[in-house]
Order: sequence, then structure tokens, then C-alpha cells
Amino acid sequence: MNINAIIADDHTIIREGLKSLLDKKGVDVLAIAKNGREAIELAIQHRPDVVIMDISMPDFNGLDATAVIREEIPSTKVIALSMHSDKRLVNRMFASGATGYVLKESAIDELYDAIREVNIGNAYLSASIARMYVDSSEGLFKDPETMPDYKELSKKERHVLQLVAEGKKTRDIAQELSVSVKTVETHRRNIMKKLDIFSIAGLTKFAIKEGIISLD
Amino acid sequence: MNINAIIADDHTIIREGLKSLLDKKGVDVLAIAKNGREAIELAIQHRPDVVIMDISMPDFNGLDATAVIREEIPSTKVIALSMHSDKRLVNRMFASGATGYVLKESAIDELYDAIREVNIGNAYLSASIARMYVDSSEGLFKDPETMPDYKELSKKERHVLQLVAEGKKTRDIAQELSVSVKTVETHRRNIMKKLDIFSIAGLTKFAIKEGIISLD
DNA sequence: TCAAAAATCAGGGTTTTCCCTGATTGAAAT
DNA sequence: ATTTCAATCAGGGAAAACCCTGATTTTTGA
Repeated sequence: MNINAIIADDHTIIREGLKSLLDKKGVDVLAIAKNGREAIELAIQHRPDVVIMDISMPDFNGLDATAVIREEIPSTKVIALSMHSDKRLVNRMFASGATGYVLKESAIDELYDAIREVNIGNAYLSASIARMYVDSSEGLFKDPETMPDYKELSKKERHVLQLVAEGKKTRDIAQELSVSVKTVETHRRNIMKKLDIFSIAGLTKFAIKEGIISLD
Repeated sequence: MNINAIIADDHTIIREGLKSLLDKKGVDVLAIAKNGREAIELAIQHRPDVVIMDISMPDFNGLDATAVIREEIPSTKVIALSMHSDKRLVNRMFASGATGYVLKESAIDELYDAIREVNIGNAYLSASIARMYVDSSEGLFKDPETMPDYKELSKKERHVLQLVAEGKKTRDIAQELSVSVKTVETHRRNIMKKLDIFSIAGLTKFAIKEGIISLD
């Protein structure tokens, strides 16, 4: 019998293209979601074998949606489909419960391989990402706590990061959050330390990759 | 007879999905390019009716590739396929010679409509973008010169913008370009004035949208 | 060839970010 | 119950970004 899947991506044309390709491969696409919230609803409704999940989506991102789905339906596996080969993102995605990570740069055959592998309980990593791990002694599947360079941002810090990445100044952020300028400065500094990113440009790119802000 | 097309996109899975969808619609996909440079070569080689061009690609972006293709093969029409509904980007793309602009959020039917329209010499804009123009008195097809808020960046300015968006400091940029700090500051200031963007975060987002830097 | 634009640099000033130390409060986890 | 951590704020100083004016040289386009 065929493997069942749900697709979650915010761009219609990518969703349709993906469905068309998976149809050809004999994967049954049960439903298509356009954000994380829909992905959760549809996953609970259809209980698919696999969810193919874009990471950066508006409204509710793939990272958080993955955690919810894996919590609610442990039998459903999640494959992250991402533009970015960022080690931190890969780690976070696996920590959220994904068991596959495929780049949009990959061919459909690779995604199909990933679907079959995670379906039988194995993990799958795009070759170019797997290569990043062979030399370093780091592993995957770690708890967020034990990740080498990973520190979870607090809610406030994520909010401050969002406002910084939107181009706002410390003073404006302080006003918006009704706290002092010094507090915002401390948050910004702590964010930079946690992420090991020491420029506004870098923080902005990080926020885009994580789906904290959108590009429009 | 079928319409001929070439696809240019940097993500394999999107190229493949797009080809699969267009095949179904009866569009002959003659070739597939993974960056602007390949798009130009393949266009000259195949002289297709239409090129479907992603805007932000590494190496040689869709904006510049469009200008070259329209210059070399005026009979070949270009449709921009973009993630972003940014008015400035739309204007720039049309100024470069594109006659269609479709969002990745659109359905494949819309892209197919666009292909048929530009093929018979008409222009095509995604509905949500067209809506941005109805109220404002602005038109399209303008020369870069006559665009309302548009100022072309010089080569040096684009380079400085790239380095700024990569998170580099003025001093480092000055060193890399072998000019004084003051010169870099002047460039940065001029860039901000031309683009009407007054934050590093904003410049970074602009650079990503324009394909000047990548997110990785 | 002549004017416009690009690219270069400087002086001098204000604002913002960056970085450190240190401290208090309250909540959550052990 | 105690410790750890988030969130709050402050002082003070160094660095970088921001903003203006003005000027020279080179490149380029009309």
C-alpha cells in the first residue's frame, strides 16, 4: 500500500508542484496545508504517515507545528523541507521531533527516499547536510539543553528580536514594550550571545530563516 | 502548437515541480536553468517563447538575466516568478523587460494564464499585485528614470550594500574595498537615501529580496 | 566635449549601538 | 527551600553608525 502524506508550505505553486511530483511517485497526498496551524489540524484529522513541512511559514511556523504534531500523533513522522542548510536550524528541527530534513535544492528523488526512510522508522538527512556532521563530533536528536551552541530564546527575547529585525531602534522598542531602553539593550545583548550573532544584519537573516519576521 | 518555455529557479525541487505542472498544462519545457547565467545560455540556445524566471538566484540574479535575454532575443518573453509582492521589485522587473509577474503564492492556473497572455504580446500581473496599482496613479513599463521612487544603485553601492547586509562593519568594508571609512559611510548614506530605507535590518531584507545576498 | 554622475575623501557633530559590571524582583524548577 | 533563570534597570565608557557640508578626480553619457 502507498504511503500517505500531508504537505505544508505557504506558497501555492510549490504546494501544487510538490503534490504533482509525489503523485507520480505513488505517494498519496491526503491534504495540503498553507501554514503550521492548518498542518496541525489536517494531521490530526487524517493521521498521515508523513508530514512534509516547510520551516518558515507565516502565522505558525514549521518548527512549532512539528512539535505539536509529534506530541499529538507520535505515529506521524515529520520531514522538514527547507531552503537553508543551517546547522542550528537542523538541530532545532530534530529537537522538535522531525526525523527527516531535506533541502529544496534537492531533487524529488531525495525527498521520496526521505519519505520511505522515515516511514520505516529511520532518520533522513540531505547528503549536503549530513556532510556537515561527519567531521564534527556533534550528533543529532539531542535535547535542546544538550545542544552544543544552542540556547533557547525567551518569549521576550524573541519579541525583541522580531522588532530589531523589523528595523526598529532600541528607543522605539522600549516604548513599544513599555520598558526602559536599558532593558531592551540587555535583551539585545543576551540574544546576540545566545545566537552567537553579533550584527543587526545577521539577526535579521536569522529572524527570516526562523519565520519570526517575513520578507514582505 | 504548444507554447515553449524555459524555467529558471535555484531550487531543484521547485524546478521539478514547476516542470511537472507545466507538462500537465501542455507547455513544452525545453530546458531548466539553475541560475541567471544558465538561463541566458539556454534561452539563446533554444529561443523559447517564454522564460519563467525566479528573481532571487545566486551567481546571476533574475533581474539582470532578464535584461540580457530581452536584449538578445526580443521575441522571448520573460515572466518573473517571485515570492515578494514588492512594488519596487515589480517596477524593476518590468523595467528590465519582463512582461509578466506572478507570485509563488499563486496557483499554477494563474501562471498558465500568464504564459498564454505574454505569448500573444500582452502583459500579465498577479491579481494581488495588480490591485496595488489600481488606486495609485502609477503605471508600469516606465523607464527606470521616470519611476516615482526609483533610483538605480551604482556598482560600488551594490557592493557596499552586499557587504553591509552580510553583517560587516564599515571599517571592515573599507579595508575590503581598499577605500577610506569615510567613503564607505558616504556610500551607505547614499544607498539609504536612494532606497528610502534607513536601517541595517531594512537594507538586509532588501538585499535578500533582490538576490544580492543569500540567506545561508 | 561638456556636463552629469560616480567614486573618492575630510571635518565635525549627534545618536545609537555595543560591552562591561552589578543589582533587584519574581517565577519556575530541583 | 534553594537555586537557577527571566526580566527588569542603571552607570559609564568605547565603538560604530548616522548626518551634514564641502571638495576632488574619474568615468560616462549625451
